[in-house]
Amino acid sequence: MASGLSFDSDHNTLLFPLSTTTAFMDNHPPPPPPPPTTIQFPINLNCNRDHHQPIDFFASDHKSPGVTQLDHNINTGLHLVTGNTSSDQSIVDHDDETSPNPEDKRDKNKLAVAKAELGRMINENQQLKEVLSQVTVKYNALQSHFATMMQQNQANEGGGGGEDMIAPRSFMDLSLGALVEGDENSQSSEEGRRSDEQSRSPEESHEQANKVQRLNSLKNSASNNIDQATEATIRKARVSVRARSEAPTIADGCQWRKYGQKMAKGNPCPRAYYRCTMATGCPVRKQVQRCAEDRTILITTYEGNHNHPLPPAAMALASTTSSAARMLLSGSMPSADGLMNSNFLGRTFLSCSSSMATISASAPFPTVSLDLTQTPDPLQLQRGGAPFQIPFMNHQNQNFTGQNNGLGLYNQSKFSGLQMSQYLEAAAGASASLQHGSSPSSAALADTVTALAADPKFSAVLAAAISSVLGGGNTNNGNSNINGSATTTSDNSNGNN
DNA sequence: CGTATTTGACCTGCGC
DNA sequence: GCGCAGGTCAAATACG
Repeated sequence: MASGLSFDSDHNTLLFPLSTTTAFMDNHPPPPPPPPTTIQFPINLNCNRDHHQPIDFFASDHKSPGVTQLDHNINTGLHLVTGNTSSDQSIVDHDDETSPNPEDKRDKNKLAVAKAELGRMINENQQLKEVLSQVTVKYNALQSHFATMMQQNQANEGGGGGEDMIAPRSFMDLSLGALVEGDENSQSSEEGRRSDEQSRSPEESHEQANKVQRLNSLKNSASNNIDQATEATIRKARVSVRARSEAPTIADGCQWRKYGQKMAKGNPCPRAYYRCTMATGCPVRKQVQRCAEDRTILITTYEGNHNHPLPPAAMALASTTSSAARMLLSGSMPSADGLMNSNFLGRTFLSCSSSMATISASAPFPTVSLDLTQTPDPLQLQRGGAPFQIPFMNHQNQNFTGQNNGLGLYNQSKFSGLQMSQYLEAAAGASASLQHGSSPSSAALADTVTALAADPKFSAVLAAAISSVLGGGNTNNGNSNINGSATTTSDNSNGNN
């Protein structure tokens, strides 16, 4: 039998990579089932015991000669040697027995095993990539499905008012890369989603298909309550970000292609038009223009929802865009040009003396403005003060109307108030340094703000904080309970309010 | 040579 | 209906 050949002392070294690989595979999703091995591990164990000193299973030095024995024994003990290795093993062992030159045969055997091992590792890598991709897809799908179902439950409990019906769509927009685009994009996105569903394994596809059917029916019922005009307005909702930057654009995590430039009235600086190129057909566009009063300030206006997965930084802005749309289109929106209502976001953000936030419905399109160029009051940033006092600006009519953002309600669980505080304290630190004369140059603050604005993590945290506050502020729909792990930032925010 | 940018023309909506 | 302004298209051009 070939197993007898494995007694050769060289065999131990040959098995070493095999045990490593099989152990690795054991920690990952299952590879294709290997053919049964013909190697009997107990024989190897006996071999080691017969020809070597006692094995130290707790040896820490894995480079020592005894390690080979250790790994060999571990391998056999776990019965993890795979079939393709057995074939290699058989050849190797046979060669070892018949080789006139043990040295050459040993090298050849090592080379052959290494090649086989490399090939198998490549396969494993590909398999793992596929598994990871599938897990990611399923996670995103389940995330949105769960939230949608929760929203549906709330809608059923609350009578399915207009605001309640908007929220689920908001979530779908953001969590699935803005599947709901309003017009033609909506359909194409849904088709793309179905395509994704079909690309899964049969059992997964069947299960997911059932979910999709149920959820589509839910979403369709919700969609019936939103007329086309509202959809068009949602699509047109914008988010304007002001930040000091010398760069032509701010780093927002997306890829953009410039498609036009115009001289806007009342501003000597041209306005550049960009569209998202991260996915074909993505409807998101942005306008970039420098402020007429301060040309170091870059005003970036985003419009639309992405129809593709987003990196965290881009997700932040997408979230804010959708949040703006929903807020401005909520039932309290007709109070345009009025003062802030009891919305938590307004009470919280606008409690900043610097007042750096605006959501305006009086503009041609509803617009949320985030001003990262102003310095928040460090006193307001201290712990114990109002949470999430994000620097916002107020350059247009104040029209805060609360409508939460479904995704934010979920994502808020991923970000802590501490995270936001860290960023805010960074900005506050820069502000303090300026106020104390340690760095009189405004460039210091500008650099800080620019760096924060360009930091994907900051963008994500910012969006999460916004979403958190938005979600926490609307207590009517009860979305604050959508998080499984309830004690999240939003809860804390609400509590502090 | 493929891709991104520039830029003038064109389209659309709105106010008069 | 006309003019204006914002927004988009697409050919020309620049760039790597």
